[in-house]
Amino acid sequence: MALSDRSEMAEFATIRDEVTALKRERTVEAAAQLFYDRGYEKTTLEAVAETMGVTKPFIYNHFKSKAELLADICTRGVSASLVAMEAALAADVTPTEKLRMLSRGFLTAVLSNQRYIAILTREEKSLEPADFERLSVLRRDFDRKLVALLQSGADAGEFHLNDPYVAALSIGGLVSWAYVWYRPEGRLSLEALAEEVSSLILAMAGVRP
Amino acid sequence: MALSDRSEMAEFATIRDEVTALKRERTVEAAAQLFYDRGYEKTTLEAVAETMGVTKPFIYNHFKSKAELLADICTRGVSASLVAMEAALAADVTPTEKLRMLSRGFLTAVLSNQRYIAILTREEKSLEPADFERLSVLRRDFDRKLVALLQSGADAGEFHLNDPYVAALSIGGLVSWAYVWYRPEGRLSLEALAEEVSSLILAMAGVRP
DNA sequence: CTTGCAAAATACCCGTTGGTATGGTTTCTA
DNA sequence: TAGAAACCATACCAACGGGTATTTTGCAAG
Repeated sequence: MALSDRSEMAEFATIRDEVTALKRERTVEAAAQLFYDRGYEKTTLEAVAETMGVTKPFIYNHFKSKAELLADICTRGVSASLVAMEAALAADVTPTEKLRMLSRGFLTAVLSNQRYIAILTREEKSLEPADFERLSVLRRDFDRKLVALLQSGADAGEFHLNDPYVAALSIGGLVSWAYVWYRPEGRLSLEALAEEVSSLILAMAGVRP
Repeated sequence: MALSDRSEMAEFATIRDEVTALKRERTVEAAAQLFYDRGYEKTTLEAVAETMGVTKPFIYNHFKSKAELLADICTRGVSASLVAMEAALAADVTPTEKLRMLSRGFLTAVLSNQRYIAILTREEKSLEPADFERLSVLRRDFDRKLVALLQSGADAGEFHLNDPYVAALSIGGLVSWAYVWYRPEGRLSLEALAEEVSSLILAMAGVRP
């Protein structure tokens, strides 16, 4: 009976967890939209609740504080970028092709998480110190891996770079900043932009055409 | 006597204006440091006053509101960038050399106004709408001029670019983002960094070595 | 020394907002 | 169907901070 109870509880708990996850997700989306439009400090939790048709205690049932909501939002952009990095590094291709994959995937990650990236960039001072530190580690990890990729391409004679560190930071900045100017309804599709930007980055790395 | 009074008054007023300007300058510096370290909304005017050894009404004697202080700070970064742009465009050299001058000058402007640029990027949502619009116009002006420069270099056969618009936004982002990672005490001097970054940008523009 | 004025300090106001105690309501278990 | 437990809304609080009215200080002129 204890076992039966546990399995029933587990199944029930799973459904409940899914509901909880859905509520968290909707809350994060609503908050991200407002944080993006108005800024974190200028957005009240009542405003977030209002756009969802609920009230403040609803949010506090799923997040222990406003800062935890922010941390959840900020984590998404960094994670998406790291996924793109891992995908590129895992491919069994030349450094040139890895850099091309990374450029496309990284830009796509940034632009399809535009709000989250913008909020991370603007509001990092409002993160709890522990969250800030955790995200900083992820960002440094990304930069380290990009430097290593550039170095391997230079060693292979495919890239021509004086300083892989500065090049890595430059590439990171070029792509990260895209959240500032990108408009989904703009002239170029996300795919066309990714193609264009990746060719700029390859040129910057000194890949001979 | 009326004339004598006026000249005396004028001279006196000049000195008073200088004193006033000095007080404004010190206030802006103190505020910028705190806005940069803690964020705009998390910084109280009392904290700003305290670092200057004065009290809140001192600030209100020279600025009508906290937002005016922010606008003053934000204007500095943009202005410095535009000065670098004008200097490069005014030179009587090839587009390649103009782009090199611009890259160096722009990066130098961003990094020697690091705090102001960071605050502009992070806190633009806290600007008064009129100030926000004014600064947006300046930024668009910068981008337009950069596109024109890239186009002229492509027309002259010096640059090899598919899309000068995307290239301009990429260059703008690459340099603007440098406020994130630059540390004055870092490995490279500002001059060495400017040299390195400008060569990356020229490579990106497709300048043949 | 006195007078007058500008500028800064003290003390204060009040709207806002993150967070919470309590009470009703729904939902799932037995 | 009874009952309980999770959940959410109403109502509330307390702190904080931008901005201001009033008092004090310091300085220059007569």
